[in-house]
Amino acid sequence: MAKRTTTKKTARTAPPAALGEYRRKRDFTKTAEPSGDAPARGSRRLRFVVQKHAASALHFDFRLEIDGVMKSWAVPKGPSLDPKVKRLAMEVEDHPVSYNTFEGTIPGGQYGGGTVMLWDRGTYEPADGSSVDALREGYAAGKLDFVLQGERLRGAWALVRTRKVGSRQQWLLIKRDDAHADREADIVADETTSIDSGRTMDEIAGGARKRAVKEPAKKAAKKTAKKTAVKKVAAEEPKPNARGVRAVRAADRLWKAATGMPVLEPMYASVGTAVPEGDDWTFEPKYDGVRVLALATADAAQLVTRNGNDKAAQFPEIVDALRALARQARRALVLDGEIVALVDGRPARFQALQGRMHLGDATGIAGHAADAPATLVAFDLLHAGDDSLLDQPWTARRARLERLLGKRATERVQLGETVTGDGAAMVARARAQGWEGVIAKRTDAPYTPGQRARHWLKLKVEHRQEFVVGGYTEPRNSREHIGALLLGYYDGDGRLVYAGHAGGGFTREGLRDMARRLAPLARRTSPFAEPPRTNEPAHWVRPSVVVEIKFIEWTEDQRLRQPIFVGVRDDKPAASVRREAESVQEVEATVKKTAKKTVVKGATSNAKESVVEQLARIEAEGGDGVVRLGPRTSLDVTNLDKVYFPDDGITKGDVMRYYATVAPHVLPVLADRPLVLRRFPNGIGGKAFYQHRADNVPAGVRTEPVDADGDGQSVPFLVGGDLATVLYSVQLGAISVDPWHSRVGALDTADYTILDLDPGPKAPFARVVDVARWIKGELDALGLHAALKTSGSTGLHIALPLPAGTKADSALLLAELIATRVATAHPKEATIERSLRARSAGAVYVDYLQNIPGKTVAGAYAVRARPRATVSTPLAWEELDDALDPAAFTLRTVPARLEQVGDLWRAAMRKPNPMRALRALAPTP
DNA sequence: GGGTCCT
DNA sequence: AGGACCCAACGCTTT
DNA sequence: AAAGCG
Repeated sequence: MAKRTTTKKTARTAPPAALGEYRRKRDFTKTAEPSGDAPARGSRRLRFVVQKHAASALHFDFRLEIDGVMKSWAVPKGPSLDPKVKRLAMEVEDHPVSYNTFEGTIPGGQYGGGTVMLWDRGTYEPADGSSVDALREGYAAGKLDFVLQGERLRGAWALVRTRKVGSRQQWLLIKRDDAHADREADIVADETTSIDSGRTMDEIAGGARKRAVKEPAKKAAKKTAKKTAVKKVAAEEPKPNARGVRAVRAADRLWKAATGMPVLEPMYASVGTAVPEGDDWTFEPKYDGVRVLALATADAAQLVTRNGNDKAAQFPEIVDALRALARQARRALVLDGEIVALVDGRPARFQALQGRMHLGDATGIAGHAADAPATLVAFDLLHAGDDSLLDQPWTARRARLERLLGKRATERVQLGETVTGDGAAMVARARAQGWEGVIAKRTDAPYTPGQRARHWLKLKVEHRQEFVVGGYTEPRNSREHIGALLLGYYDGDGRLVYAGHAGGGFTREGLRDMARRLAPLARRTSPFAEPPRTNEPAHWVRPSVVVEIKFIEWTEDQRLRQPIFVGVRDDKPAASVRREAESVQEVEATVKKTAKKTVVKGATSNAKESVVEQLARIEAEGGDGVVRLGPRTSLDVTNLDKVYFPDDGITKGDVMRYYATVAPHVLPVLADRPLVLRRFPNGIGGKAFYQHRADNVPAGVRTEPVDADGDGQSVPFLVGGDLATVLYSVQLGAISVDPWHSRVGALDTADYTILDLDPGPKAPFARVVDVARWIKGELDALGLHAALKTSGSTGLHIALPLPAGTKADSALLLAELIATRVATAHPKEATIERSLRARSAGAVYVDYLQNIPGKTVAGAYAVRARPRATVSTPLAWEELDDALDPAAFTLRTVPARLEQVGDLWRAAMRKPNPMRALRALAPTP
């Protein structure tokens, strides 16, 4: 019976959001409650620093105290290669105690301060309670009154926050590690209940919820552990955004508790072709809403959709009404019904509800519940208390339902209408009232959950009416003559109102015929009162051709939904075409599927067609298709004709073809490297966003789990090396390819270190060239070599290949060292200052910080999201002269250049820099 | 752009 | 097949 | 705590 599998749901809900939640600064900072326990202001002595990257990046703001010995250093502003700082950093890193337990004070001053205590995972074990006890003691002794913000402390770190409410103190442990979520709940429970009784778990949970931090569901479960089964379920009622398996389980339990039955699926109707006759059929409106089984007790209610999801959270007003109903009836109830939105007391269409279906936030839900409350129209009763009515005939169930709801129906829970016998009349009403259709039910049939029985028939009402053709759109690519007809009708004032466009339903001959009809009617201006915006260029015609269109319904914005061309009506004058408020053509079951796939003319895919040729063909044929990349790999691509570079008309297809063309050179640059995507789904003029995680990628596209911050939490990243992967990233809207400096398998090492030379707004490119030359001079003096390329934007990139196994920290350090040297030697022209306002507009920013692990720089041969589709192009050092124009290297020119000059990047990066020269640079501890 | 969850 | 919605980074610095 | 930066 219940065929739903839970495995699917599990998969869907598997990745918990908790980690992400804690990462989000907003979520975390919301927990701050500055009143009452705000630390005293004023400067405090700093006793420790914990910033995960502080040591490696060699940036300290604080003074340090290690093992009681004060080591007071401050990071100088600006160039920070102070040897003292470096030495201290190493001391911290090497110090065995330093990663154990710290205690310290945040520096005071403008932003306040406080005392902190942190654990790493090793000391976080609550086995002996030492950590928690120590914290509690520290707090009690007044040593600890504030907890360090945890954004920087990831993975292994537990974070403890304390606050004071009245005379009581609260402890909240936030664990960033999902594996410990359970323990977190336990600890919170222990702490909160052991300190100063009087405040219960759920009060605290409630307070926490207010802060928008998602609480582990366990907490809620705890408080009701001793209550009845039903009540427990009620307490576990999923959070507004909880879905999937949890909802199913909760609903299942409620169902069982209420009915003792394990089954949880509605009965379905099959499609009916004719209106059945006879007194053993009853007819009900087919409501346009959300089908749910409603499980109600006096304490709780669930609204289970066909997919087994609980929508109780989205429709609190119905839940309340159901609970009241169950209370009055003094029994648990299971109803079958449809959630509909009532407008003026009449069921509105599905769209009115759609916005509520997925809402997660409480205020949004409350707003809807208040402004546009929904109603459950109940049309069947499956269980009442201990009685299962499933086996009873519809008549008996209906009688019971009417007894139950007759006097208790409310605005929120209503009795569905039913008419036994006269189906034709009901269908007529359906047309008149614009229902979606009619459900016919055998009056003697039992309720068979999960089955699409012939006892229930769905009688659809079809909309059909004439419209005037006011124009047509251009066909896309291989389609001939006409894309779609632009349809309208006359309103009361004689204005032609646009109603939508219909492209389906034509045969090829039909299109040609229509084109012939329309050709002599061409006019230059739109005949519509308000010219519609069309996807394709429009051609206007005098409104005289009348066509018959069938469609599903009118959308809310008064357009045709799924309109299909049926035929030309020569018998009707155009001027008489009005909107037929309730379309009433006789139901004809003779609608043949006429929507035709666009026919590809000319080229067909053949085995020898290159990837570039395939892409060109697909783009010409409409933009969507499948690229075959090898005997076993293919990739779905869409919208290849979408313009990504509006000024130059360069399309997504162009970008893909470029990468396919230069694949032999660009793929090695990316091989084995995690990729960071910056996606421009609407071209370079549109909004962009970054993406790291890449799950659910198509076959042939490589991903690898990447533990980006070494905390044991891996996330799948796209990994370069295959053409499929690059093309897929472009398919997603990525334009450049941005590889890590590390390869999977050795993410803590870097293969190269890179300096990004970025001219300030007033710095001419020639100055970038100067800075690059100076750097080249430094490198020569140090016995180092590097590869040079344009950034593809306004600057240059200089990359130093490194010996295998070079630690990322060292790579960063090396870049910092070189950057600092040139910035020190040429302070007017070069700066390493990251803050924009601290940089002079005429200086070149020498950015070495992109060497921090996980950061990226556009790879060699990457197209950049810049006008002209410029390409990050490898250069010979000899090309570095004042006449160099980085804008000359574009998606259009680089392939030819590659032919001419060869792969300069591969040549320059092949040999790593000598270890000797690098060692000579290492700071002396 | 893609997945989900409704129709 | 269509529509609405949601999601798609991060580490570091400065104020 | 919030904003700036790449």
